[in-house]
Amino acid sequence: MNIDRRSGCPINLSLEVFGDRWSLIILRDMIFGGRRHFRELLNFSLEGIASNILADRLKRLMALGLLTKADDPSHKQKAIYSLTEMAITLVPIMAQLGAWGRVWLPVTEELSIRAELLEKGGPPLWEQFMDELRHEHLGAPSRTPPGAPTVRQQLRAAYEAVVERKAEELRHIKTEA
Amino acid sequence: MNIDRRSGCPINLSLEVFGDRWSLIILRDMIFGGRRHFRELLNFSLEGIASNILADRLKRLMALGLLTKADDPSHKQKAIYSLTEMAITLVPIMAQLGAWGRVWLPVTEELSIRAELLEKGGPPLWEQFMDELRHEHLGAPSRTPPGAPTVRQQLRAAYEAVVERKAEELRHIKTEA
DNA sequence: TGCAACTGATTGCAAAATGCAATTGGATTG
DNA sequence: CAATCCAATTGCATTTTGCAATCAGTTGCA
Repeated sequence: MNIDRRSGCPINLSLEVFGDRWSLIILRDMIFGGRRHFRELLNFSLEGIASNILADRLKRLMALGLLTKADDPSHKQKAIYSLTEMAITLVPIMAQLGAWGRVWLPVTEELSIRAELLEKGGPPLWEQFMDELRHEHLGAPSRTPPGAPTVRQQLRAAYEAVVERKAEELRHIKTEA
Repeated sequence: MNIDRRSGCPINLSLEVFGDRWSLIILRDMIFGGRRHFRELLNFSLEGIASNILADRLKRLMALGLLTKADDPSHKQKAIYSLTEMAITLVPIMAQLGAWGRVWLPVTEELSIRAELLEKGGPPLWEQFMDELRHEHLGAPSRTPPGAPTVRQQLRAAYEAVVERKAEELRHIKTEA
């Protein structure tokens, strides 16, 4: 894929992974939105990613070791994408990025709910969320007691409706234009 | 400049600021390398940025409110670039990015020294460093007692020699090729 | 005074990345 | 058996990137 290696600096190498306009968006939707399928990522993308870009980035993220792909047993054509540990440990970066954006950029209030929650919960919440992701994506044993509200539920509750409405609007605009 | 606004999501908006291969590299060199002039950024860039890209990104970062430019009183042509508070508060993101890169990417040991120091020092060290940056770039009063070693000094000590050697090599390769 | 070196850029141009629209071949649903 | 859904792929125009060369003004030095 991309074996630039302009330098061995950690920040530079991280940038060679995320220094584009889509990779981190896809990971955001998988991590926080719980998207696992191509169509989910395509149709519920707030930013309206194109299918060829999505296909390219999924391939790239797999090559980089951030995602894995498996057949969905319920549907022979469906592929299910999973986060690797490498991707799951991006949660703190996402949280910091969200916190910074909330302060300095013209964010929409309704879309900042997740960032706010992550910021308030701090590292302990991030850790719990990462455990949940390990459970969902890597089959690791869950450390959350059954019945207790998951971070995922908290993150989704207020957010999902907004995202789906927005994505709906976006599709509507596209089809009628 | 770039008024995409694909969505008001904090992570997306942050990505619209840093979602390219150079902006954060320039900020890294200003924050951690202490670069303040065009030529410094150009000649001591580990990754070998081109002058037109550098000029473009400096302009863009100014438009976005991350940098300011002032005349250098010692030299009528020299411009001196300063970090704004908006840029200074990127330190935690840089630290997280460096920490993540150190774990998951093929970083060079000698270039990871800074990331390691930031990781070990944790948020308190980041805060001290940010204060130093405010002192240097915004003229804020210094909270470090005079004589005490600054974070900047610790960060640079082991690093600067490496960077300058590398940059030297890079220039050498370019001129002889 | 004259000239080389240095200042922060700008220009021209080729290559690569991006993104939209349409389409593909196979699977599933009704 | 037709319509729909699946994960992509293709074609193509636009945009971005990045290298090389160049620029005009400033400075340092002889």
